[in-house]
Amino acid sequence: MPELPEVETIRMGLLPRLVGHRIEDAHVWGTRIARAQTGGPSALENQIKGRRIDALARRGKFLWAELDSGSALVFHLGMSGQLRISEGDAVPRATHEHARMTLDNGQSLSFIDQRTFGRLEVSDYVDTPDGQVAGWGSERRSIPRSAAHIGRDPLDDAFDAGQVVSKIRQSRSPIKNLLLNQELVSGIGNIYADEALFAAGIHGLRMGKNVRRYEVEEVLDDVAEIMKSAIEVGGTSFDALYVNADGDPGYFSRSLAVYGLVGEPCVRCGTPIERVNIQGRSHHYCPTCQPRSKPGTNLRFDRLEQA
DNA sequence: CATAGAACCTGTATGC
DNA sequence: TGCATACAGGTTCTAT
Repeated sequence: MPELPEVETIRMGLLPRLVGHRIEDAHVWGTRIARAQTGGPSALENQIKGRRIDALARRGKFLWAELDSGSALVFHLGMSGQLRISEGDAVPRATHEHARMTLDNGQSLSFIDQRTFGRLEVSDYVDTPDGQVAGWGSERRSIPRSAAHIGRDPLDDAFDAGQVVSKIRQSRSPIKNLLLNQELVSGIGNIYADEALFAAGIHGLRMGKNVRRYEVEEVLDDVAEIMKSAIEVGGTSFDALYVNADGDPGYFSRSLAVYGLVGEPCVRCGTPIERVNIQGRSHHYCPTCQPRSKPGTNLRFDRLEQA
């Protein structure tokens, strides 16, 4: 569920509570959320207990705490994961609470996840191939091994848009899927992919190689701008499943143009928004503003552009 | 290799 | 009211 803006909102909320503090105790109840951890929940507990958190960093939807042991505690929230701060350790275990850490400042950090697609893992580091810092909040030129397979996100200073554009234009997959492919460009999920495709006037089913270079550049610019705006208002909440570290929702849903708005009039032209399934995920789009064909090959679209 | 589809979970909304 | 189906902010494994 959380995409880059939501994960970044959580990171900012956690920053002053975690960085510089020591994890005094840790409990990992969930087996499934520790599935990537060699040795399972108990190994996870042992490797974080007593460690100080030196930094809290993010690339795409991956978040990690840099520990004084020389390893990283990596979080991925999946579809329904939450990281919540509470006062003290006396609070009873919440529904779907799979892990809790108590800190030397008297606060607790809980990992709560209804669907358990999220995970926790202690990982070592590998050098970044480009020699740049790993992502926001990190000063290291190395990234946790378990997050090293994803590409840089559009808000990263070292994001190479030209390379992403080239790769997208070599693929026969629908552009919507390419935007969701975290190895190509990370941080984009179903909401922001659809919003950016609408902003750029591109139908999500168009094959990557059939999208013009300037259009791909446009959609990458748009997704970065939309994500920045979303971060400013704390991300997108539809319900209690996404909240920040203090349990508060974000307000970007008020700014959405297409996501979840099937049947509503397009904000640009009034045509009802439609939805189509693209490889198992819903794609929301305006059939008028986002034609299926390339610019220059569709008379109706060209007339609209000239108007 | 690139691409498509299934699998992994729990909960809610909708229709019959 | 019960039951069946569809769908949900994601990733990863398997099959072609």
